[in-house]
Amino acid sequence: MPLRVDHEERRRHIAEALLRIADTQGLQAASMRAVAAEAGVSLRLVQYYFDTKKALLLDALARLGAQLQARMDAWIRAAGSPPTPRGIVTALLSCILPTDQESRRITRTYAAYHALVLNEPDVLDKQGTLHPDLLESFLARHLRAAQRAGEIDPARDPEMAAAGLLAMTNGLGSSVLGGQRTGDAALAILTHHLDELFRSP
Amino acid sequence: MPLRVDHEERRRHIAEALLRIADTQGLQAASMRAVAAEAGVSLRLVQYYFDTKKALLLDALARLGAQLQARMDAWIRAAGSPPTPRGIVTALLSCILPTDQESRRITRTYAAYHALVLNEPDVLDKQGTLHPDLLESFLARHLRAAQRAGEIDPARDPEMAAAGLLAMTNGLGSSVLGGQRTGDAALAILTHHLDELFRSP
DNA sequence: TAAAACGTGATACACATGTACCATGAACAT
DNA sequence: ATGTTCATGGTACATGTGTATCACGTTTTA
Repeated sequence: MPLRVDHEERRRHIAEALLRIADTQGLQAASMRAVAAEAGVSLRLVQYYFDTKKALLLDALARLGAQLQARMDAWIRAAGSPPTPRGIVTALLSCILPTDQESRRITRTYAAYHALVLNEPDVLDKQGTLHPDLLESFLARHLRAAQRAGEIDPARDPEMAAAGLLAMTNGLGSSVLGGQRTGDAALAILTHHLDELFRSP
Repeated sequence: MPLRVDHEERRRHIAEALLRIADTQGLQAASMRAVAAEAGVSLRLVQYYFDTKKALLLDALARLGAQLQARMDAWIRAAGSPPTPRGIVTALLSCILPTDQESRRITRTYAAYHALVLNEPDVLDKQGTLHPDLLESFLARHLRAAQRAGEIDPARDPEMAAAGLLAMTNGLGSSVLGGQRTGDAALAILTHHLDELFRSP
């Protein structure tokens, strides 16, 4: 009974099936057929809505990015109003740390993509995905604001601190995904370093 | 001319072919046939010296671990004798940062394995590979030594600092492999944070 | 009402992969 | 000298992959 159908809705449905597989079994388990089965549609439909697998991967990645973005916005908004600089920084960093189930999912899926791009650099053509250093400069800006507010030693270099914090958070997240640490332990380590950064000189 | 042959040498030759592929093209490009071609032997020989692909992967991983271990030993030894605590810490961390070609190779290959273990957790059965927290406690021990030597503020928590530094270094390495930063830039960031840690209170 | 476009199913194709099997000649043991 | 083990080559098999093709009913359009 093929009525006129909402293409965007179908694409979303299929792309999210892929993300679900990438989360639970890794991206290389996300074959076209597996995605079709997970989405409950036929293989032909996956091909119909996404001409090629690369297109599907890219579309799903864009949706994942949007989800992360939404999550960060929500966390920053939840950091209180008006937000303190530290509140924003904490929200931003702990948001990309796999602590609760949702962030675990997002982080794990991102890791799957990261793994893919490491070994197949041609698949994802310079798709920045907001990560590269946009986040880093954003972080640095708020660290500078914290300095002006007297919450951070003015002798600190905000750019360096931002780069270090972000790298540390990524590394902590990686260790959590690797099972070497619990999410709470990672958060504790991050908080500890934030405490050290955010203390009057 | 099949003379009696050195098995260990053959295995090493094949395993290193795999590591070479993992470095340049990623682990999923390392099919049995590709490894055979890279090693310049027939597919049958790869099967002969490694019963299964899993065995080959594990053997190669062990060799990679040994290479990293050797590199760390060399760097620590090169840190001077007698080594200062900071020298050891710096050597240890900058050793797992992809700066020169050799460390780039090792780090990239490790990343390939990391990617594999994320998505196929059964392949590498709890093969610690020295990373988990052995390194971390080693680092913490030397940070404590630096505290006793008066090089680090005694108010610092060595465990926390070690965990943070290691995570930061991993994160920096990841960003270098991802092409967002040059190896020297990453090293500069790390050095900056070491400078901040190693200053008299 | 006829024809074109849409949504969907089933299936085929070409290829890559890990593994298993068979063969063969050289080296060694008795 | 002969039979057994060793090292190696070649190749087949079963499976999974992305993609392409054919077919068919439904909806829209002219």
